[in-house]
Amino acid sequence: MELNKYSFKFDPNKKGLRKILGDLEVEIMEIVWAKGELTGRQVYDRVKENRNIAYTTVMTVMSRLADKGLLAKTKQGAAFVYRATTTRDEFTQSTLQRVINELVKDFVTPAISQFVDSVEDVNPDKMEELVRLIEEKKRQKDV
Amino acid sequence: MELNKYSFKFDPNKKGLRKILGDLEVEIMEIVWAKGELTGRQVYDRVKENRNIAYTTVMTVMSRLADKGLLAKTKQGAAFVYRATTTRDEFTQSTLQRVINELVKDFVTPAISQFVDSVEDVNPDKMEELVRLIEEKKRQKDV
DNA sequence: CTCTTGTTACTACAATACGTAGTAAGTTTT
DNA sequence: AAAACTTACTACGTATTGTAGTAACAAGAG
Repeated sequence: MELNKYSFKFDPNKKGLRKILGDLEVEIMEIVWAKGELTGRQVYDRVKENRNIAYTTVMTVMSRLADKGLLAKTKQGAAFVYRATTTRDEFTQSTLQRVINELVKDFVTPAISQFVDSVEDVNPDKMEELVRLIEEKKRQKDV
Repeated sequence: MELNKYSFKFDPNKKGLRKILGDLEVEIMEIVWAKGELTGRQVYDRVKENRNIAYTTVMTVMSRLADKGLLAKTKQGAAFVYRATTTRDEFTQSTLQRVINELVKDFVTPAISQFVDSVEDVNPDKMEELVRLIEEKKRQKDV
């Protein structure tokens, strides 16, 4: 699952996966993740339900997603059938891995302190989980 | 210290503050942070020591940094004197705050799990500090 | 087997960000 | 006033993403 080919930037001003991908890119990936295997035409029909857009626009972006390694395409008659190369969760996790590894690598001390603050401020309920995961990690190490 | 005006992207492929700012932008900010108050000319002379670059290039980027709110300029005779609006540490911290808050807001569970993994993988020595900070946070809450 | 429809590949333009730098206009200094 | 310096503005190259048109080609209709 090393889609480590593609490079991304994390945009804190956007929501969810839009922090990582463009708006239309996310829209397309969500459709593919939900449906499994689709042709460009099928993805286009879905996107078209919500707004006006050209077929070629959807196809251009799907090609770019394939270039990035997020979609794989297989010739099926005239058209390509697309599928995601990772699940949504795998994609999220591997993206977070790259972001957080870098955070810890380049800014350990302030990152740790900020992380504790952020969990407490943004999602205090999860503090317990954080503690639990650390305990677990320790136990793994002692074994 | 609300330089929250300026928007940035976090680029995991770059090193240190270059994850946040452009190469020349960082180069200039580092000089300003090191020296305190300087004119464009003084910054230019420093940058010029290492490589060939036009005076106006440095000035253009300094203007952009001022537009972003990272530098403040004060007229001093013919020229402007520039100074940073935050210390380097404040800048780092406030940037991390925005990145990590968003991480926790949009991806709590995977973010927590990844964070523990990353500290263990990238900087295991800091695990103790993480535990200590959580303890501290708890104590604060109990008071 | 040719015509119509569907699909892809290629090209292109807008916006944004950043590095780069030239020119013009205004300010100092001599 | 002339020379040196500073700023403001404009502009170009690259990259990313959304947008879409055109051309070429493939497939099925008749």
